Amino acid sequence: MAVAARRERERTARREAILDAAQELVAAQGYHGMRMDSVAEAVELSKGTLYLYFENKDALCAAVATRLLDTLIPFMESALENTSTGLDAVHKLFQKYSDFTQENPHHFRFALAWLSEGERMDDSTEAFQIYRGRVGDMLSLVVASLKRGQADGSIRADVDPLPQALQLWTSFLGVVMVGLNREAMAQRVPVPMDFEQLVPLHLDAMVRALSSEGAS
Amino acid sequence: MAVAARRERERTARREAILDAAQELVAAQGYHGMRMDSVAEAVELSKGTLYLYFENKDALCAAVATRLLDTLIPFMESALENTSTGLDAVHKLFQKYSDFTQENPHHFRFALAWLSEGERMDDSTEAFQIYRGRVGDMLSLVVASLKRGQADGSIRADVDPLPQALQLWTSFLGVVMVGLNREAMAQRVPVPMDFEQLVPLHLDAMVRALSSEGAS
DNA sequence: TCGATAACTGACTACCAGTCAGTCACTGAC
DNA sequence: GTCAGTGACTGACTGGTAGTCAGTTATCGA
Repeated sequence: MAVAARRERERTARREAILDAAQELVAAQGYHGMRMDSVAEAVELSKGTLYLYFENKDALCAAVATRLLDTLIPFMESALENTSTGLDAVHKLFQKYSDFTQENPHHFRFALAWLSEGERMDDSTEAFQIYRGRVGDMLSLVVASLKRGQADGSIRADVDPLPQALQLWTSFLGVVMVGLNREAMAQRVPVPMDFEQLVPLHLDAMVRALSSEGAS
Repeated sequence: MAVAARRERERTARREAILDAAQELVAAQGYHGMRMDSVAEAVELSKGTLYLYFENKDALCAAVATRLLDTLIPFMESALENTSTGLDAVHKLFQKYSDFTQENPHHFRFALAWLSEGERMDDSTEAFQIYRGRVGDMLSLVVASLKRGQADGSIRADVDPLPQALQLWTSFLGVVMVGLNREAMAQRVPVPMDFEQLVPLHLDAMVRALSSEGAS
């Protein structure tokens, strides 16, 4: 009996070790650059063993991303303290989100890959269901702040919180996607541009769009 | 002499045939799903021959995307007719862009792949330089309309046209990225949502943010 | 002591972008 | 007419990577 418990602990520890290695490699090489062989080597296991812990590469990455979202969500929640209005809260939530993507660009790239080329990613695994749930939790923070803003009058009354939260999130994704690759983007986009400005500019636009002041 | 001219014509025709095949396959299978072997088979050439016309897969895809942008730009320009104000023009430009992505989702996926995982894409080829130029032309339309809007008073005077055009474009990319995969997204994003609403909602937010009415 | 079980291994398959030595067909000079 | 030169084309091959699976090893309980 105690044996089973110990085995369970060992299994969990090994799983965490794999996640640590995968996370580090994704951080260094990006989602596509991360190789299952490299993960195996890093944890001193054979590649086959990885597949005893994760169904496939995508599931492993989803598990890494889930662990990161477990950090992001409390981080975003901390932004809600000392907010004067719901509108202010929305602004600060996304500010935190932006900070997080700067610290964890690899996580963001994974999320993007999932959203943009999802057809090629196997999201039928349990790991993905859990990940999906976390994304929902994150979006709920935005929805709640939008409602709060409508209650305190800082956000237009005709805003529909759920669709608007998705609009905020998805548009933000696009901006951060480009801002994240700003070094490469400077050569890539054929216009002179300081990409540092982009996120603040977008947040400002979002606040203006939501604000009850000057509403039609 | 005439031989050289004929050879040149034949070469161009073959190049176009390859582009046609590649475009169709990218449309059907997506950027990642398109196989160089499939393109070769479709044009009844060996794979090696493709590499006499295009440096690599990415360059071929960039050439496909360039051809599509050659269609998009006049299409967007046509939106400028019968626009009452610069603000209205910006709105209609993006509306056309949205329409185009619905018709040519594959092109958009390629652009996304380029922007989001650009490190892994070889964008040093000539085909990419040309593509970059087209993206710049497209953005110029937005910049010009923003300036027009400031001149006619429909857009806030404190908007900096070039950064704002990038903010509009990049945020739009995020929204369209999600909207494009709305079938998959319905299961993927853990909230009930009619993704058809998303683009109009975003355009509305952008117009509100740019509008000189109610400006602080 | 030994059969059962879980954990692990690594050589293997399948797949795909890109390469290159060699073939083929046409051309123009002689 | 011949034949060397040239450009177009070929397809078997390389290299790299995700995922598989038959077999090995270690540990456990009876």
